[in-house]
Amino acid sequence: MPNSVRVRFAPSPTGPLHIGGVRTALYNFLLARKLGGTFILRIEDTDQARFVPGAEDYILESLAWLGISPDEGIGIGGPHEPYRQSERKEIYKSYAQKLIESGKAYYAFDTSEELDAMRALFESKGSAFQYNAVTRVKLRNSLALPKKEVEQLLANNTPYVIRLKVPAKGEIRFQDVIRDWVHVHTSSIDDKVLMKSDGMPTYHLANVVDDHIMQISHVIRGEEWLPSAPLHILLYQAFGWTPPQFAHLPLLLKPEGNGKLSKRDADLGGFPVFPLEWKDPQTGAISKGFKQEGYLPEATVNFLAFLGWNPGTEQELFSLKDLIEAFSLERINKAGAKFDVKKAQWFNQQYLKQHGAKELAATYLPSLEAEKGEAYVHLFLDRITFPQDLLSMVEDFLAIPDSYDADVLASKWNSETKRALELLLEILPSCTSWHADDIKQTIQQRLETAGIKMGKVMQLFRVALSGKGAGPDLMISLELWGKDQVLARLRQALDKFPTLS
RNA sequence: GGUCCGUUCGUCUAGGGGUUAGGACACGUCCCUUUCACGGAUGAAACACGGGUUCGAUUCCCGUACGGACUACCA
Repeated sequence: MPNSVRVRFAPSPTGPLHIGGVRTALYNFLLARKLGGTFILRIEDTDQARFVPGAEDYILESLAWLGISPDEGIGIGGPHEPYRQSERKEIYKSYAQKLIESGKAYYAFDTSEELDAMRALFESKGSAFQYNAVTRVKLRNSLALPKKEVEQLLANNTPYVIRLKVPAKGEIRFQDVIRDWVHVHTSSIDDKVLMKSDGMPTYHLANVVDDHIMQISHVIRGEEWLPSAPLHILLYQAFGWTPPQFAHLPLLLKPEGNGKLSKRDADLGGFPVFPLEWKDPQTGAISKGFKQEGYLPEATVNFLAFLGWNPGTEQELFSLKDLIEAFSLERINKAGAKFDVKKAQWFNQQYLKQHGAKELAATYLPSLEAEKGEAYVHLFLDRITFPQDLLSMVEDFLAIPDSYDADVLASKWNSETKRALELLLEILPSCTSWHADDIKQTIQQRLETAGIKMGKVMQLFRVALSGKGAGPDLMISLELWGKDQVLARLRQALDKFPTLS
């Protein structure tokens, strides 16, 4: 099956997985599932300096939480092990060597300091330094130095890097699935480092070699990679390989203003940009996670999927299964999408309501007996965004009021309503059945007999019992509080309400 | 600075040479409700600008503006 779809998500373990990365993983996963292909998880840990312990597990856990499960790679295994690039060091080395032998790449001995100095020099002259066809002849590399000297340097174990010999002239073109044809002149590409002096490959080499070896059919990645895509094409050409299809995804933008969504925006806006909570092992700083903030995985997936893609229909709610069904690369947008917390919350509400009261009660109100818990869920489900709101609502509901809504008091508290509340205090104990419907009937009848309109006193009654001018169904509230509690609260209110002159 | 990419309501977006430019979030109003929320209805709200091409351009082309990404021995 040489034409089968094989896609990969290839994050580097440098910290918590950014939500934009999660979306990239999602799209890769969706395409694979849609087309019956394989979704591979590969870890790009070729930067030893930026390695962060725990980051790889974090990636695994995040994907698992959202149901984006790889078919092959880290944590699963597969025909192309290992899937951690640091463990594939020798492979890249041999491929780099091939490029040296075929004259497509060369050794460069310039130190970082020398290059920094060179950049500073060019900058002072108002131009930008590029390691390319015109400058490389004057630099310390195997193309410019006499052969003997190069051999000497290598024999002395002088640190070196391997650079790609980018042709001076030519045009690179490739057809991006999302952006169509992209053209770039080789003159604007510099001789990128392929192998670093520590023996590790750079992203560019490792990614091309692995994608080829692992027979990746579609490279779906963020737009930030678009500028280096021509370089990758050049690499495929240097190896004589057929490049995969490229699809460069639009960026996730910050909610206010412009620019890439960053952790800073999250902290400022009080919303998460990471799937799971993350504690920085160095500083101990905690970054919020969607999960811990109360976002459901289905909501997170649905919200994320719609940032840059849409089905072309008016349906908004999509399960992972629905997404697989509807997904196509062609319907991905070109322009960046701003992250809208409000929309994310709306999705969460929608999915929250889809969960059964029994399940929500058991999960989020575990300290309550099942029947009671479910009753509370029914009472509050329409007014919460996050499941943990349930608990705070219940706590609030159960708390005896210590203050009363001043506005309602000012407009509704008078001798007539006072009489009504006192009457209620008399009526309530006579309720033989303490169920919402029966209580309502009793109250209705007795107030009517006394010539008092329900509408005139009910809000005040609510304030008397809860302290608040608004809230869930009052009769069901009464039932849940219980008769004794209601009477106690009513007495307290009558006692604490301001004296009428 | 250079290279590349982008631009439809405030936001996510549909659409695409002739449409009352559609939906969703948020917002306003109304209905439901003793209240709030939910729900329902409804309203306000957009084709960045300038040139072409065309009978006709928001749609195609070219510029301009604006925005963004990239520009490391990071990914």
